[in-house]
Amino acid sequence: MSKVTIQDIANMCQVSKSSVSRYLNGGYVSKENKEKIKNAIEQTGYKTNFFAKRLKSKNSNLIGVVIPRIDSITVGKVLNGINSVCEENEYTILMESSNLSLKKELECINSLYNQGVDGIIVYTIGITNEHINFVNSVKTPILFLNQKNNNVSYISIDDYKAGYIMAEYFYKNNHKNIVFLGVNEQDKSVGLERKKGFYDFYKKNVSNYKIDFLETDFSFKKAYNMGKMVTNLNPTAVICATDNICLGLMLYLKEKGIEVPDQISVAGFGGYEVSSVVKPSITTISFDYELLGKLSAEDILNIIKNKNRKENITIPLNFIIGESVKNIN
Amino acid sequence: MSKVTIQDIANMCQVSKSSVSRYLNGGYVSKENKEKIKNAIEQTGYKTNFFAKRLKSKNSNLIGVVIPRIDSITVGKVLNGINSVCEENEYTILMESSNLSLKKELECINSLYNQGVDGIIVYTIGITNEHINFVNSVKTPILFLNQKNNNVSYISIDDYKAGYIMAEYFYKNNHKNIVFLGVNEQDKSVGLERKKGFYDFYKKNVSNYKIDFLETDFSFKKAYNMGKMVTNLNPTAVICATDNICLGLMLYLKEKGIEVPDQISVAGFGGYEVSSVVKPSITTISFDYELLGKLSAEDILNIIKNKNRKENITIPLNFIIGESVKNIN
DNA sequence: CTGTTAGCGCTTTCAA
DNA sequence: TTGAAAGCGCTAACAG
Repeated sequence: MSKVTIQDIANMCQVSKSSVSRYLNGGYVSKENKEKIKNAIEQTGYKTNFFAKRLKSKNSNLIGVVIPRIDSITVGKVLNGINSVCEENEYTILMESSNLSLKKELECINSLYNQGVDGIIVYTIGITNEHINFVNSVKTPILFLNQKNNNVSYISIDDYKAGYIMAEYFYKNNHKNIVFLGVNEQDKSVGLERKKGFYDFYKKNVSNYKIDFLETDFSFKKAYNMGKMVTNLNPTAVICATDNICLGLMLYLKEKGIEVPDQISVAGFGGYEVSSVVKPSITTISFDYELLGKLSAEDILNIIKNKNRKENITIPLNFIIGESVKNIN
Repeated sequence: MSKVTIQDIANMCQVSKSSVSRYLNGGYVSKENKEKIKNAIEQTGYKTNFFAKRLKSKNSNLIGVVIPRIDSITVGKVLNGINSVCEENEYTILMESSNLSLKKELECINSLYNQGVDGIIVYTIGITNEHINFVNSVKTPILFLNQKNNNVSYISIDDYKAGYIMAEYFYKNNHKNIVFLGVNEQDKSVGLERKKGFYDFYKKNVSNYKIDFLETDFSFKKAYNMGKMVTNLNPTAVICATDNICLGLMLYLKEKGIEVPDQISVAGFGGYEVSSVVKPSITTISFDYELLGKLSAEDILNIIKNKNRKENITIPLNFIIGESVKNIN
């Protein structure tokens, strides 16, 4: 089937393989020959051999993508964005998952590099010195998502700013007794930055306030189970590190008959679909993950082609005011 | 960086490239030379050129995967399963998305084929004659997920059986006035098979009953909006094509003060995490999508290596009895 | 515009 | 055990 080569069709047309190659790559071929070659290709169903082609032309039209895990809506959206851009540009994605292991992430980068991809996009869980060393030791462009680090190229979401804005909103609604229901700081963006932004606003702008931190994980269930600890602290408002956490908490509150937002205000981050359809709808800050994916693909393609790059980018935020936060005056 | 070739290290060691190649591929090399070559490789950081290698040895260690869309938990789980097996066997995934377009699905298969993958796994949205023709015209093994069709190799979930079992359970709980809140039949597994199984049980085993069909889509929101139409039909129980649909419906019922399962029973399919944590927890049938992914990867690898294949497989079901269905006696 | 000529880096007979 | 030699299928000067 795929054993028709450029030589075969050259023979059929009584031309040299160079001409066929030229035809294939848009070089000079006489109208006459063009026609002949075209027909021969159609008849034989000739397909250019990917590997032979790549062996010569030094680029593979492959983009390596390292993701932290695959069964996540967020990651899915990012991949979607990357995919759409790659498709347009006839690049194919080579994907590997780090399974949230830092060591594995490095291995994936290396593996992708060895497979000759033209560029690598890493949805990182943390940028270490090893990462930086690797980036500096190879000429393959590598772009990081999800964490800022000025030693490498990155595109990131401004989690810090998101936290900051949310704090501002909480303050405007007169909340000064708050619980921050967050996740472990090992997760730089969700665990660290969002929290830091939130705290910083209060630190800088508010005099008497109280923010209690409670740690949960990303699951709905755990958040639900944290409900009692949250209410024990008697906050007027709870800021949750993700919408999913917020949803879990809300279920607990509902079951306890605690009204949101009348008795307690809540908010999240993420802008998930369900957040808007739930009652009350959740006040949240949404991130355009698909855009993140798109921009990163465009960016790496740009680096591959032009070798130059604009500055590190940060994706804009989208504040969504729902019904879950009340002004307590 | 990666410009060290087999020739370079051959020169360094004063042996021929053949010897180096043999060393790399486990052929005969003297102990002495082995040592020398090993050192040279380590020192230079030599990496075998993927494309040159593939050009000769007819296999690429690449598995093509076509998915319908990427931002879906279900797809994510399947990919996870595929990924874990591929990793163990040192295969890399080449992924393309059909974006739920049948035409695009065919294009993806073709594209992957042209890129020289050793096998293709297609998470299909529908197997057409074109699919079958393509499969028969190439020697690259192609495996389909998510739909049964005896003209091709497939691994599938037994949606029909799931529907049948659920119907049996509904009947045991004395429901004979039912609404089936499903999706369009274009989706063979969720739209067609689950429904068919459900209806067939009643057709075969029950004499006086009524099942009204209502069509929605996969979204939480739409299901929520369908609530009124559902209740207008006054069923004693509602079977939803997915847990997500069930969740949407439940929100509507809750807001209307209609008690589940006291006033109306509901159930779904899928076994999502949230389904169990919600109140009341949802009676559902869960599918092990990760297993589906794993088995399919194992299967295609097996076909690639042995060229023979066991029978088409169907993934087992897991019935989860929650609190959302009541025996109305 | 076209054919000839070299390879790209690796594997694989075939003799030695 | 080893090396020489012949390609895998394609691209890219170069001279016509």
